[in-house]
This record gives sequence, C-alpha cells and structure tokens, in this order.
Amino acid sequence: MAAEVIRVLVVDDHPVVRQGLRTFLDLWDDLEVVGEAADGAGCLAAADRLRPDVILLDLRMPGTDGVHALHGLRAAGNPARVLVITSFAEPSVIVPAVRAGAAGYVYKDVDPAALAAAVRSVHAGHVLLHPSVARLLAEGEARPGAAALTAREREVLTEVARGNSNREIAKTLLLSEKTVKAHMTAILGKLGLHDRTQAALYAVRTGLVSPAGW
Amino acid sequence: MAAEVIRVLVVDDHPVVRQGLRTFLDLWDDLEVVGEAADGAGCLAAADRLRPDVILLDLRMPGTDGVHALHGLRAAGNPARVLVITSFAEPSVIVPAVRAGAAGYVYKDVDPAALAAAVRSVHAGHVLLHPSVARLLAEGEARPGAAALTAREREVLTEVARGNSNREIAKTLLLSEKTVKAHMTAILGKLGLHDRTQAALYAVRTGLVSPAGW
DNA sequence: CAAACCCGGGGTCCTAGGACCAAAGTCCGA
DNA sequence: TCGGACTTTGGTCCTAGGACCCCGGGTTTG
Repeated sequence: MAAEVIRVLVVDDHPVVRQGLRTFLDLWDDLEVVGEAADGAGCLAAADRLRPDVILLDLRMPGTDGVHALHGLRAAGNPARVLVITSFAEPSVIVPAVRAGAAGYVYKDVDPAALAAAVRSVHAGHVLLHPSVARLLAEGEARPGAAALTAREREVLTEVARGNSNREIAKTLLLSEKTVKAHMTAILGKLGLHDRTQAALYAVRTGLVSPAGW
Repeated sequence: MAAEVIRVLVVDDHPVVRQGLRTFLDLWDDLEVVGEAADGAGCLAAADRLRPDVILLDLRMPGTDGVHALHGLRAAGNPARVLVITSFAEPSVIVPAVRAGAAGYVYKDVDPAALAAAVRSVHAGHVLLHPSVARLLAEGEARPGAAALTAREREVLTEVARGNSNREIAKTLLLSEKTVKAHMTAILGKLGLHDRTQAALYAVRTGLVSPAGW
C-alpha cells in the first residue's frame, strides 16, 4: 500500500450534492472524504481542524460564500488546494475565485471519473482552467464583473435584481432618485451592460441575487 | 421479511444530484432505486420499462422538462407516484407540476430522513403540499403564471429574459416594434408585473430561460 | 353566424430610465 | 497635504418602454 491517499473536504449547502460528491469520491481508494461543510464558515472551521489536501467548494452558498472562504483559507495560510464546484458557466463568477486562490473548477454535471481526475490534478499542483477563463486572467478582466462594483453599487444592483424601480430603490435605501440613477449609470458602465434588465439578469447569473429571492 | 419495498426512479440532469439521492434512498431497506434518467424523455422510457412505484423528478432539465414528463406519464397511464425535487420556492413553478399529476415536492436541501418520509408518504397515496401551494390550487391561480401566455408571448418573454430591447426583439422575430410592445403589454398584464425587468426575472425564476442562457 | 382567441400592426401620450454634464463632502493612503 | 475613490445630489435632454385607444385577418367553437 504505497499509494498516497488524498484527503478531501466537501463544501456545499445542499446535502444531496454533498452526498453525491462523497459517493463519487468513495469510488476510488486514493481519495478519502474526511469531512463536509455547508457554508464558507463551516469550510474554514473544518479545513482548520481536518487539514484536508483538497477542498471541493461550491461558490454560491448562504451566509459566508465560497470566495470569502477562499480569502479566509489564504489568510489562515491553509495549504489545501481548492477545486470549485459550480453550476455557473459565467467566467466572471469563476475569475474572482481563481484570483482568490482556487486551483480550478468543475461543473456540477461532472461525472465520477472526471471529478476524481480533477481532484488528483489539483492535488498534484496543477491549475485547471478553461481557455476562456485563462484568457480573462491573462488580459485582466474584459468585463470586470461584480468585483469592480463598490458596496453601494452592489446594494443598488441587488435591489434592481429584485425587480424594483429607481423610485422604489430610493425609498428603500433612503436616497434620492438621482443617486440611484447615478449608481445605476456606474453599474452599467462597469459591467458593460445597456440597461437595468441586463443588469438584473447579470446579478442573477453571477449569484449576487438568488433566482428565488422574491 | 414482510415489508414492502418501494421502487424508486431518480430523474435529474446532474449526476452528482442523482448519486446523492440514490445514496440517501439506499439508507433504507424499504426503498430501492431501480433506475435513473437525466431528462424527461429518459424518465418516460425508464418509467415504462422499470415500472417504479415512485419517481423523484427534477422539473428543470434540458430537453424534455419535468412538467412535460408528467404529462407524458399521465398520457401513458403510468401509475407511478411523482415526487418533484426542486430548487425553486416559487409556487407558480410547482402548481403546474401538481396540476400535471405530481403528488408532492421536496426541496433540494432535503435531508435523508425527510426524503424517505416523503417517498413513503406519496407511495401511500398522500399528497404533499405546502399551504401556499394548496391555497393557490384551491383558489385557482392568483397569478396565472407562464401557462397563461400564448406561444408568441412566450417567445417574446424569452428574448426579454435574454436582455434584448424591444427593437432587437422585433428584428430577431421579424416583427414591428409595435407588435413587440403589444405582446409585452399582454405579458405584463397576464403575469401581473410592472415592467420588463420583473418579467425577465420571472422568466428566469420559473425556468423559462436558464440563468446561463447568455 | 357570432364570439373568442391569436396574431400583427397603427396611433397618442407620458414617464421611467439613462447618458452626460456638474458639484460637494468624507475617507484613506502615499 | 494631496489626490483618488466613494457617496450623494443637482441639472438637461432624449428615447425606450408601456398604457391605452384603435384596426383587420385567420381559426376554432358553440
């Protein structure tokens, strides 16, 4: 028994998904699931306690999300390699995660063999990137993404993505409508979008607002 | 060994989710996963071949979706009880499924014990509904939902939910802008919404358009 | 046959939205 | 201290969007 066992921590808010991932990984003798967590905070605690080699991390979770967890891992100097599990094809979701230290990502429709290969690959020190994501990283972001937004802009965008008008947002955030419009102009400029509808859709696609949010 | 075994078919487009559900159900001796399918068409074929007692069905899948599969099961006179697995809280997604014959639904964050209980319950002939869904069924739909839209209206809404302006939609669908506006007015009226942004969000939430559609 | 529905398209009109100009105050890092 | 970023708000102006009126043709159903 000379084969090294890769210790894996599974982080996803859905128990079904965690179980599916665990079962997939249990198919291989060289992979061992040493723990699970349901959000970013649980991830940090479990990573500290269990010292996994690889963390499978969903980005979009309630409470502390995946990107924040990545920052936390980095700040704690945790050496675990992080493989992001995502439903989202949008590079601008993934680029911030990669910038925050993720070693790669796989989509949720991954099959067991591909998942195992990805885990082994990041454990071996590789970085797994789709060409479109690699290009974005190389060029800097062609479309900066939500990371370029200020906190206030993000608040306004969140309200837009809840279907509210500028007037309603002004009331909610205790601003003048002029201010909301100014933020909106900034948001559209930064994201390279044409109107609020595109902005709302973008917010949903990138996980800023959940589709079931209202 | 007098206990009856409930035969279950698992239908979801994500292998990870299917595996998670299978593993959950395997925890109980009275539940047996007899097959899997990745979309509505696969569901119909498997249901016909395997004759499950209960089908766990995701509504939102590429190709033939869950509601269409429900219609197909009914048309085929298949007696299997259908338990919908959904990420969506929105009753207007679920009501059409229940109307199409689903015996109930559980959310994707369900734990193993609750899932098993739900399977047994629908197998025993019960209908599992949250009060808000039951009320909608009793009253008829307060908000008719996408089912009230004509085919053309649905096409226009799909384009709106892709972030296109009326002018762009007119070009795409070879219409005058006036006609697009007329459809838009009809859509907003039928869905009880105020503007296109809400309509786009609604389309995403109800699965008419996938968040990753553009 | 009439009614209902769907489709397409015309008109008028108003306002929400956004482009683009300006300004002031606060905070923080070099 | 100064400059940049952020936040807030004002102005002007134009147009996309949508409410609400109208019409005609085709199809289906009672």
